Amino acid sequence: MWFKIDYHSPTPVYEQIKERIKENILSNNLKEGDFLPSIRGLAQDIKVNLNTVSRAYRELEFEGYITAQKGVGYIINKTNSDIIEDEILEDFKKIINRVFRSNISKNKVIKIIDEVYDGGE
Amino acid sequence: MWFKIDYHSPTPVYEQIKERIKENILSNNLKEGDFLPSIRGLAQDIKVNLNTVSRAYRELEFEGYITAQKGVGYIINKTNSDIIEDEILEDFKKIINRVFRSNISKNKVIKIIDEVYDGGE
Amino acid sequence: MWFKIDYHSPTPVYEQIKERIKENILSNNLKEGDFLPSIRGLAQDIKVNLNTVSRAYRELEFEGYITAQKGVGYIINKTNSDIIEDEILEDFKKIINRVFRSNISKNKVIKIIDEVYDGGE
Amino acid sequence: MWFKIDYHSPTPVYEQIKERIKENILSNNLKEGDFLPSIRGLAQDIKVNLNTVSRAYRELEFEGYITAQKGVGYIINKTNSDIIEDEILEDFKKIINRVFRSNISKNKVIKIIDEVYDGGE
DNA sequence: GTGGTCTAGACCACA
DNA sequence: GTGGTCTAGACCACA
Repeated sequence: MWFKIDYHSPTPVYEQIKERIKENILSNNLKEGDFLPSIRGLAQDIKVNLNTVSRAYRELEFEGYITAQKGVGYIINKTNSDIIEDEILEDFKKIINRVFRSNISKNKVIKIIDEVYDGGE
Repeated sequence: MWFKIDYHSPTPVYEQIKERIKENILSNNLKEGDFLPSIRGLAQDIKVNLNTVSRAYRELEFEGYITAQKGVGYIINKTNSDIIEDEILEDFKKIINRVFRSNISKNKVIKIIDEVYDGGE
Repeated sequence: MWFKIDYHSPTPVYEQIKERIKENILSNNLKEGDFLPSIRGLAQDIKVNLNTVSRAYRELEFEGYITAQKGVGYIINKTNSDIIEDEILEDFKKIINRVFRSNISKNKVIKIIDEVYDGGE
Repeated sequence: MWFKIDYHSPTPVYEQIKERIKENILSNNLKEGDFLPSIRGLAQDIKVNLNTVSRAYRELEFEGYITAQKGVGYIINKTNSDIIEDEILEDFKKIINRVFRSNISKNKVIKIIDEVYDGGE
């Protein structure tokens, strides 16, 4: 697993890591029982500090998404997808409201969605 | 002018203020020559410190959207709307990609957009 | 008398007015017994608020350069030019030091001075 | 790095900090890749508030002279010296004109420059 | 340890 | 009344 981090984003890096992992759980890319990459490994991969990954995992554990197994690693729990989905859609609603308030046409919005969902077709 | 600030958002308050004002410019709610609310007035309205509003205005001035007139107030400049629109759509694209990566169905997305754009209809 | 004011300068407008008047005294353009333009007139000329000119005159009076004559106007006093000259040269020294610290060559500096003093020659 | 701040100058302290740093870049005292002193460190050194230094650094970053690295510090960018030089000489021209308008002799001006550039020789 | 944001409050410049 | 600057101090994010 790896993914891109935006180091200049106002969203803290550990938040971005949590988001990516949740997305992978939601898309069933990470399933119950799967191992998360090791803290060290991921930190190296995405070039962030150990503490940053550590914090992301710790919080995911606290929120119930994963479980630490000492000396082994972090394992994906059985999770209620709806909660994650709600979280993401919550963020989506915020920005779609910003777009709406700005008087940007619905057409432009739909076009972008089509591009993302239906690719270059 | 008024708007809501989310004090618990990771987006800094001064950024949120900038966003709201840009939305108002884009939606033509704020037009060339209009006055922005006074720094202290807005600060009181949205219950933040004067310095926070001041920073937002100062940066908007630096970016060319408004002009300070000492002892008078801040005035909206003639601005190129396309730049603001691009900024907002950029943020929109980021999150729609997150939604897509999470395997959330296009239908759900469209439904939300319909709600926002077509209201309670 | 008239002169240009830089409204965007960090130097307050009333300070700029004081500076210009002192320059005119120093260059003997304003002599003992001469009248200063009326507060209203100057304010209109250089497009600033009455209070701003008023403050400049008040401070010049306090510093001994001019005297208010009720119902008549402000009159230039006999003044010790050396004090004004020192003031201006003080400012000059500050900036020449900045230029020096920046490693800008003496030649460039001299060239600018020649241009100002010897005009287009 | 250290330098003196004039707390009674009409030039805001954050502006003075920016000026000093630009001078150091121009004189090659601060080179690409060098670290600026930490915000808190410099604030303590020159006895101003952290926010004042922070604003100076933030603006320098906005203007492209330095780059913030969270948790690390501010780093000098590769910069176009000509722009800084022009800025400083612009200020120089303003005051040399004031000197000229005041009828202060060219000789006096040259003498000051010699002192600054050629030291006690 | 380093940067980033925010508050409460003070004082100044200008209209 | 409106903008501009600064301080002391607090709390957060990241290495």
